Amino acid sequence: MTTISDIAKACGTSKTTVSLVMNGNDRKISREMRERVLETVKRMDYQPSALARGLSMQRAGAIGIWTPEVPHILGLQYYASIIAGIVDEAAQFGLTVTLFSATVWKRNDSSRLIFSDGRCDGLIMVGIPDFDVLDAVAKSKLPCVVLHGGRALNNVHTIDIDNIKAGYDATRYLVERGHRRIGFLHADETRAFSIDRFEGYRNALSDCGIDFDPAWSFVGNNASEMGYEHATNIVSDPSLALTALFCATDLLALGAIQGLRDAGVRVPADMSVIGIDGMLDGARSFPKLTTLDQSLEMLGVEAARTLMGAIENPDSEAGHTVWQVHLVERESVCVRTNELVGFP
Amino acid sequence: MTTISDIAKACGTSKTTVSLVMNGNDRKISREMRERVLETVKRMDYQPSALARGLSMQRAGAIGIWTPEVPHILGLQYYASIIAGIVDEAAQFGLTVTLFSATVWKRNDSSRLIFSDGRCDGLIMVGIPDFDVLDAVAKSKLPCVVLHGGRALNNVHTIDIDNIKAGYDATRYLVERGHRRIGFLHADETRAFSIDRFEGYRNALSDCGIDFDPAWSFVGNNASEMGYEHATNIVSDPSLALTALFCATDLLALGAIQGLRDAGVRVPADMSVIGIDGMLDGARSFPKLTTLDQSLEMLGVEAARTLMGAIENPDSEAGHTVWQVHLVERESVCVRTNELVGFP
DNA sequence: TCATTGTGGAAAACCGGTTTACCTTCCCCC
DNA sequence: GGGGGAAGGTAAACCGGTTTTCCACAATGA
Repeated sequence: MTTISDIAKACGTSKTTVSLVMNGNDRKISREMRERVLETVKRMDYQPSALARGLSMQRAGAIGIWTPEVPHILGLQYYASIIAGIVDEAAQFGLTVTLFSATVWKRNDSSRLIFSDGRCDGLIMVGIPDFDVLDAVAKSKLPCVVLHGGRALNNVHTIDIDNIKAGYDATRYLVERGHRRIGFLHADETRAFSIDRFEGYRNALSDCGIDFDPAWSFVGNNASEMGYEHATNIVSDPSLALTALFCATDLLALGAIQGLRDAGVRVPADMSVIGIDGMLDGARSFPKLTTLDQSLEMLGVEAARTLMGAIENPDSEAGHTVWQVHLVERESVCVRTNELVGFP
Repeated sequence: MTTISDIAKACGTSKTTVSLVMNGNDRKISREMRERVLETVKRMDYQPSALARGLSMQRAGAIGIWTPEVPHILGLQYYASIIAGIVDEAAQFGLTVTLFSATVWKRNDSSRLIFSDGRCDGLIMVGIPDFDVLDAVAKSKLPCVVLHGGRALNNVHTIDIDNIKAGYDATRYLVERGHRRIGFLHADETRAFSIDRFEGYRNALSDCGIDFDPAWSFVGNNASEMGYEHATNIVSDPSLALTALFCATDLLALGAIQGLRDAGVRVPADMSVIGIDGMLDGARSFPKLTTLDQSLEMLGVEAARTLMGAIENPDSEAGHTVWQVHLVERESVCVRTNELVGFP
């Protein structure tokens, strides 16, 4: 491998000079020397060792992404989009991205602290980490950004949407289109984001003078199969008479749409469906899913920027960014014209 | 940060001793010294710097994964499964995984060689690289494993399935269940894997004494939308009278199933569908997709193992592994009993 | 003319590990 | 009593960069 000494020797100069030239340092280097070095670098295909550079500068030039479980998680476009944004933005600044997964973490105790051996300068948690993970991160002193971490985390940077507002807006959107009997599908009734979206839903109903019926809400996990099952059950109970379903996540919504269609229910003519997230799949479903888009790739970009800021400025206080969602009107919600009235 | 010198000092010994203990070296260290060091390491939460270690050992302890385009690619479970397998297996051996994407590569010329700055010890290409990428890799001298690279690559390790055989087996499977008029959906008629699967298809038909009709094959790209469109067209042309569709990929098959169902065609009663790949989605579709499973996660594991072997043994010749697929019988193919006969 | 300042460049220390070479002890055996 | 190992440990070189310190020389100013 070509090293900086090789270049220096080939130029008849010192490592110092080569280093200064390579890093575009403002210390004056004579024009001819600069050109000579640059030419040699190109000719000899020299690329500085990331390891040596990192060791010397105490900066690995890499950031880590932690996910709960790679196998199941990565497969979801939801996470994939975020990661794509991170990789892209990081690359823009010459940083590479290293993947860590909880699966390994759990299996191999010795690898618990693997991300604190200096191989990355900061961490982005995509998906909610357990407490012991956060603990290890805190101990490692690495700057850390938690995505969708909610309100509970105060020692790390967080970026999250306002789930109550999102739930409110989605519900309100349905009501304003004439829907009165609106079901809610929980993603995970023990997790903050789902609870908050539910709270927003109830607030919206209440603001619009609609009495919430406990039979309208359904609990379970965040899987398309769950959405499918709920939808199947819902249509098999005519007494429910729902005209719209607000699903806590797009994944649920996509499953629900399938369930409805398999049961012969037309979407949106017979049943409207709205989700939250903005997964790519939603743009390809039949019908296309109306949703509150989180702009997941941009969220990844924002996460990378936040982390890079925190790396530059390690003593800055942990920030908590509220990420904006916006409504994407597609095909899965219909207007019930005969029910339209104004609301406060 | 705690360094090896801190530990040495705290133990009243030398860096050498600490290093030897940490690496479980067989050079004899007295029992008490070993314990003293280990205790101190634990007490002071010492973790060796990956950078320093890597620099000294000329081994980064990381492998790189290159993908064509992170945004679109990662979202596909197809790639996600492979990557999951790689991450898992690598972690088993203390290696981390770094992500590279062609997107960045194309945008930023200076980052072209980013993976050759010593930050990773080898490369796995998930998805077919362009020639200039392979060129850069060759120049970097990094061990490299190309997944699904086909037969054309001889300077790098490859792992690929026998596409001709897979196409043959899938088709044969349909024929043996009584199907005679079988359509073929190309994933990308310019790419080797699709061409080969097509060749297998035609061989199987020919072996079974079925005359291939050019109208039975459809070209396009590898997207579920494409499968949907093909399916729609196919059912709208009654003269075709196909009873089964062999799709070059699961992604196509999944789209095709949707298209068929939207057109009111029952799967598999009216039209059977088989794919190749073994994407997770296939196990969740309606009906569940019968396919030739590539065991993608295990493929990732195999890729990691191959690469690690190549890293250990850089002078070994490039190997070409033929990866086995196996049939997963699910719900998308029916038996046409009245057509069953024996075949050679 | 002599101190002052600026310019261009090199030597050497340093980052935190691993590894090689070498040095004591101590024991054993002839 | 001395040679030969083995056991246990250390000093120093090295990996390939960055950065601090220092130096030589030319130009400038009083």
